[in-house]
Amino acid sequence: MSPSQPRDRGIPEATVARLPLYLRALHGMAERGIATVSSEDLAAAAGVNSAKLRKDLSHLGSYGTRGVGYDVEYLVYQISRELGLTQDWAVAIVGVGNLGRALANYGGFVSRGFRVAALVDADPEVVGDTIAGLNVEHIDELEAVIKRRGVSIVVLATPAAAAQEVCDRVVAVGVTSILNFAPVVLSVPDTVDVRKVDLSIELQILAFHEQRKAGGPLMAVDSQ
Amino acid sequence: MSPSQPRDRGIPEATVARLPLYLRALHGMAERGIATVSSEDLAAAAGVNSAKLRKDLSHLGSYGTRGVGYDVEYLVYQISRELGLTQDWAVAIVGVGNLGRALANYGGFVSRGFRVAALVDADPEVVGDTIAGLNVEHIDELEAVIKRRGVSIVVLATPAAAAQEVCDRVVAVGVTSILNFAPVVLSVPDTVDVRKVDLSIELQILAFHEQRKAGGPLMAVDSQ
DNA sequence: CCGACTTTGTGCATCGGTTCACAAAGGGCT
DNA sequence: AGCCCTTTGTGAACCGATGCACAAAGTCGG
Ligand SMILES: NC(=O)c1ccc[n+]([C@@H]2O[C@H](COP(=O)([O-])OP(=O)(O)OC[C@H]3O[C@@H](n4cnc5c(N)ncnc54)[C@H](O)[C@@H]3O)[C@@H](O)[C@H]2O)c1
Ligand SMILES: NC(=O)c1ccc[n+]([C@@H]2O[C@H](COP(=O)([O-])OP(=O)(O)OC[C@H]3O[C@@H](n4cnc5c(N)ncnc54)[C@H](O)[C@@H]3O)[C@@H](O)[C@H]2O)c1
Repeated sequence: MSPSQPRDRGIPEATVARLPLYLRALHGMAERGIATVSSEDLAAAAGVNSAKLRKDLSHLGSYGTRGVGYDVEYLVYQISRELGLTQDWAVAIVGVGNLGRALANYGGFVSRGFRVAALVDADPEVVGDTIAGLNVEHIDELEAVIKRRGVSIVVLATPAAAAQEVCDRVVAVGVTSILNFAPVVLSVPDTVDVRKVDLSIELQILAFHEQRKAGGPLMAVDSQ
Repeated sequence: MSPSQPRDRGIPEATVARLPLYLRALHGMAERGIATVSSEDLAAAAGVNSAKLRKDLSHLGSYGTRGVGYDVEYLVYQISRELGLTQDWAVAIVGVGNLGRALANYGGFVSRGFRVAALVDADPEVVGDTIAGLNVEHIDELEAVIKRRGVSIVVLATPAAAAQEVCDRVVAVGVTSILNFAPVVLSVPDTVDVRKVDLSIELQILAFHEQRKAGGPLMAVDSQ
C-alpha cells in the first residue's frame, strides 16, 4: 500500500549476478576519484546496456538523481550491503592441490568481504604444510574446523571422486553455500546453494561457437 | 521441403551450455557399460529436468527410440560432433602464474578434444621454464606462437591490468575464442567470443543468498 | 524563479527459455 | 499379428529477462 517501498526483497537472479560487476566498475571509479556516474557510463564500464543497469539498480531502491546520475560512494555502499559484503565471510578451501593452492594464494579472493579461514586436505604429504600463511588441516578435522572457524562458504577443489562425500559432510554441519570446481553434479538439499565453475564446460561452449564460425556459410573474418 | 531435417542449425544458447553436462554424464555411463539410457535417467545424472533434456536433444535431431531411450555411444558421438569435439583444439595459456600453472597441470583439461599447445608469460623468471612438459615462451613471441601452433582458443590468466592488451593482440592475429580469468570486462569486436570465469563474482552471489537465508523469514531456494 | 536540459525510473512489448502434458512412435509379449 | 506398455518429441502455456521509449524528476544557468 505505501507507495514508497524502497527495497523489494525480491531481486531477480539475473540482477544479483550482475551486481558484482557494477561493484567492480564502481570501485575502479572511486579509486580514480570519480564522484558521480551516469547509468550510461557505468553500464559501459560494466559491459551491459544502460536500460538494464537502471532496471537492475531500481530493484535496490531509488539511489540515483535525475539529471545527474549516481553517487559512486553511496552506490558502492548500497550494492555492498545488498550483496552482504559489509560483513566478512569465512571461506574454507577443501582440496589443496594445483587449483586449491592457486586459490589460497590468490589475493583478490580476500579483497572484499571474503577471508580464507581454513585449508583442508586428505593427503598426509600436504597436511601440516603452510600455504599462504595457513596451516593445512586434515580432512578428519573437517567438521571441527568448519565450526571452530565459523566457515559459512566452502570451496570444493578435490578430485571429482571425493567431491560428493565432502559435500555431504559440510552440508551435515550446516554449510549452505558451496562453490564447486570438481566436474560433478552435486546432490544437495534445496536449502543449499551450489555454484559450479567448470573450465571444461566453458571450453566446450567456445569450441561449439568456434566450429560454427569456421564451418558456417558466412566466413566472418573481420579485421576489427 | 524435405520433411526430415535433422539438424536445425539454430541451437539455443541455453542448450549449448548444457550439452557438455550431458556429455559428461554419458561418458560416465559408457564407462560403466550402460548401452541405453532414458531421458529420465540421463536428466537425473546431469541434474536437470527430463523435459528440458528431451527438448535440448531434440534440437540436434531425433536420436532417441520411443519406448526405449537413447543409445549411449551414439548420443556421445552426436553431442561431441555438435560441440566440435571430434577435432582437437589447440589452446594457449597466457599468464603462467598461480592459476595458469594449475590450469597447465590440469589433466582433465586435455581429456576431450583440447590440447594445451603453448604457455606464454612476460616474466623473465618464468620464461624458459618447463611446466607440464611445455616450454614457457616470451610474450614478445605471442603472435608467432599462436600462428605456429595453430592456436584457436586462448586462456587469459594474466593480472587484470595486462588482460586487455593481451586480448587485443590475440584478436589481431585472428583468435576468436577467449576464456578470461582476469577480473575485467574485455572489449572485443563482436565476431569474438569471450567467456569469463570469475571466482569473486561467484562468491558474491553465494554471499547474497547466504545473507538472505540468515536474515529473511523465507528460506531462499537454490539453482545449480 | 523559470525554462531548458539531462538523466533516471518504469510501463510495456518482446523474446528466449522452461515446464507441462499428451499424441505419436516403437518394442516386446502373448 | 495385435495389443499394451514405455518413452520420446513437441505444441502450447507460462515465466523471467531484456530493451525500447518516454514521462517524471531533478539540476543548472540565466
Ligand atoms: N587444476 C585445474 O586447472 C582445474 C580446472 C578445472 C577443474 N579442476 C577440478 O578441480 C579439482 C582439483 O583439481 P586439482 O588440479 O587441484 O587436483 P589435484 O589432484 O592437484 O588436487 C586435489 C587435492 O585434493 C586432495 N584430496 C583428495 N581427496 C580428498 C578428500 N577426500 N578430502 C580432501 N582433500 C582431498 C588431494 O590430496 C589433492 O591435494 C578437480 O576436481 C579438478 O577436476 C581443476
Ligand atoms: N589464482 C586464482 O585463484 C585466481 C582466481 C580468480 C581469478 N584470478 C585471476 O587470474 C589472473 C591470474 O591470477 P594468478 O593468481 O595466476 O596471478 P599471478 O600473478 O600468480 O600470475 C600472473 C602471471 O601473468 C604474468 N604476466 C603479467 N603480465 C603479463 C603479460 N602482459 N603477458 C603475459 N603474462 C603476463 C606474470 O608474469 C605472472 O606469471 C588474475 O587476473 C587474477 O585476478 C586468479
